[in-house]
Amino acid sequence: MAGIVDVAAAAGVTVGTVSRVLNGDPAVRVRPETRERIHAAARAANYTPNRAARALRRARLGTLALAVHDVSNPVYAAVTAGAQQAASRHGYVLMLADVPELARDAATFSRVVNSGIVDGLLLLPAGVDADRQVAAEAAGIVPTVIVNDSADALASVTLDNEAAARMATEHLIGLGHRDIGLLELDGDTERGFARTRGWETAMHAAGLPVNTAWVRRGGHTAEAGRQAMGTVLDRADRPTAVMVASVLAAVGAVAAARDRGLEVPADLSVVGFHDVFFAQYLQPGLTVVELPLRALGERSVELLLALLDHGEPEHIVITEPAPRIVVRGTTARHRPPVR
Amino acid sequence: MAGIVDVAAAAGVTVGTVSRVLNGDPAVRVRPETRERIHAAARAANYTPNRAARALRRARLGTLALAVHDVSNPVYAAVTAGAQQAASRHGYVLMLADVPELARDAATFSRVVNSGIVDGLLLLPAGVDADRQVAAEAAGIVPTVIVNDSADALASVTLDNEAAARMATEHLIGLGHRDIGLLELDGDTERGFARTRGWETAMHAAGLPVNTAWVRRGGHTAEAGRQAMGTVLDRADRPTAVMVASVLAAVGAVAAARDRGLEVPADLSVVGFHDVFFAQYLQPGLTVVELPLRALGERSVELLLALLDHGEPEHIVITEPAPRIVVRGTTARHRPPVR
DNA sequence: GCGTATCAGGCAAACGTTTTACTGAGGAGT
DNA sequence: ACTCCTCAGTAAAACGTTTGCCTGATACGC
Repeated sequence: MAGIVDVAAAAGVTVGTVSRVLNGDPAVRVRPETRERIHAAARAANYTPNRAARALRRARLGTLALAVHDVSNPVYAAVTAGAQQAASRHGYVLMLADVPELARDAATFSRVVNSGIVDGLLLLPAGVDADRQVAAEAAGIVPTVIVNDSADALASVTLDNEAAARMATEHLIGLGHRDIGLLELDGDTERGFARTRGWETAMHAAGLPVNTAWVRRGGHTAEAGRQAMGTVLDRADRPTAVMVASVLAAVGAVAAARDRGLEVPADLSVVGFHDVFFAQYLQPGLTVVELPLRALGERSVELLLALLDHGEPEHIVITEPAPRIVVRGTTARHRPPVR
Repeated sequence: MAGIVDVAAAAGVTVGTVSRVLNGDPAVRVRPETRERIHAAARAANYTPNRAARALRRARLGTLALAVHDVSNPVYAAVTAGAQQAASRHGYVLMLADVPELARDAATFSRVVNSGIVDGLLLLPAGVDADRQVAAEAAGIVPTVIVNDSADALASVTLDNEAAARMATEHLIGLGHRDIGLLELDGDTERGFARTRGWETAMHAAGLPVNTAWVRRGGHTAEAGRQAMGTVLDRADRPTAVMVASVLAAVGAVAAARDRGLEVPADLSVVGFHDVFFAQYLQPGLTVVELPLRALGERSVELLLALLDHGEPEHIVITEPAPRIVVRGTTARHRPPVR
């Protein structure tokens, strides 16, 4: 393995100069030809700085961790990809961790967070107490950013969940629906509350009545959504459309309608949250409101990096690009029942 | 942050002694009371060795990477958990990486693998060329273990996929089925081949004919399984049972049957691979063959650690605990059609 | 011709461990 | 009295960078 000394020898300068040039130190004064010699030597030797040595000197490791509550939830894939890319662009490496794992195994948690193996933590909480505790504890040790949620004193980046929920609801209203239900997220998350607020705001703005019997916790899995939707559909009076605050629960809601012999979208329109890859493979394709998940990942990394450079904890709301309705087969114009 | 010098000062010894004692150097000679003083001082100062410094000196970072082809596949959750635990137990930290990400972004790949940020790599390939290339390239740079597959010269740990497939098929045969189809994995993976072999072996052993029209590539997603199963079910002659080499494809197979008005398990028995958490939430619950995924993760880490200590690349097959059939609602005794 | 900038890079300390080689004190053996 | 041994550590080098402070040479203004 070639070290900086080899490069320096090959270029005929000292290691200090090599270090400055390769790191783009703006205060360095070298003539262009020397600079070129150094770069050539580094390339020839296939030089890669030793991370351990650099970390020791800089007191920074160049590693960020992204902890999600459930790695297998497809919604996180886009967030991860965005974060990965942003980290990469800034010369950082992103590692993934499981929040429940972190919470359960104290030894792992302290090893990951406490021993300087990561410079910062991105946390995507699910609204359970354990998550909040992990967040608070982590933030005391290492710079931490809450992703798509917020916690009082901690830095955070969220999507414009309220606007998205409003758009989803307005889409249904625009199709002529008046009896509109809501399947909320479970867990006490700011993003969950925001989506509920958006739905309410749109309903009020349109002068539509809010029927609390049509509001249920739909959770964030298909099965939970199916159950919740079922309890709504089993009532004598039922809505003709529903906004579901999660994709997976929306899939479950569609299944619940089918279970009861109802046609989607003829008898029930369903709109979900987040345009995950399989939404278009379903039959019928799921109408969703798309949020900039990728940007969420990117901005979160950028905020974390700013935090590392002694920036102040901020609350950022991503409003650009704006949420967008992706209309597929699960929503249709309201047809008043034949009487 | 307390350093080793602080501990040494508090204990009234030199840093070298502290280091030896804390690391359990067997060749160290200290009297018990000194040893106790050192431990007490370390505890009091809440001393955590600086990873960067240690890594620099030891030329080893204490970090392993687990690269899976698709983070959102729930099958990997158990493997990850096992690997996480084993790594933890040996004082290592496990980070997750995405293989496609690694393959796509050369900069990320080289940063992760090349620059000594990880001491070793666990690779769970999907059988596409890009994965194989990543594996070969990575193995040239850093100790690498292939998980649940194998590649000629590389170390690997696999499950007993053939035995599992045999058991799954025998379960169907035991229920009286004679017309048994197969949905294979896609991608050219050893585990895919092994599962196909297991099915064939069981069929031959029972003296049952193998109908190649009932053998399709079922892929590893629900949608792919649905398509593949559909092409089989649309034939005039169709099987009464099918072994599906993936859980997600098995879910798709059940959906395909429903699409055509067939009852599961009355008209078609389905058995899948791997007991992921949602198999029991489906309606009807999915019968699967359960493989020791957790042990797979653990053993893989252990092999990798052995490799780091200059062990020889080995091929390990996990036969203990043995595969196990978990019978749920998608398999039933064969009822000969009424004529 | 002299002081003073500016240029182009050199020198060496520092980061916090681990590890190799050594040492001073006390006791045993001859 | 001398060597030799064991005990219980000590002293210092090394790991590969980064970075604050220097320095020798050339150019410039007067």
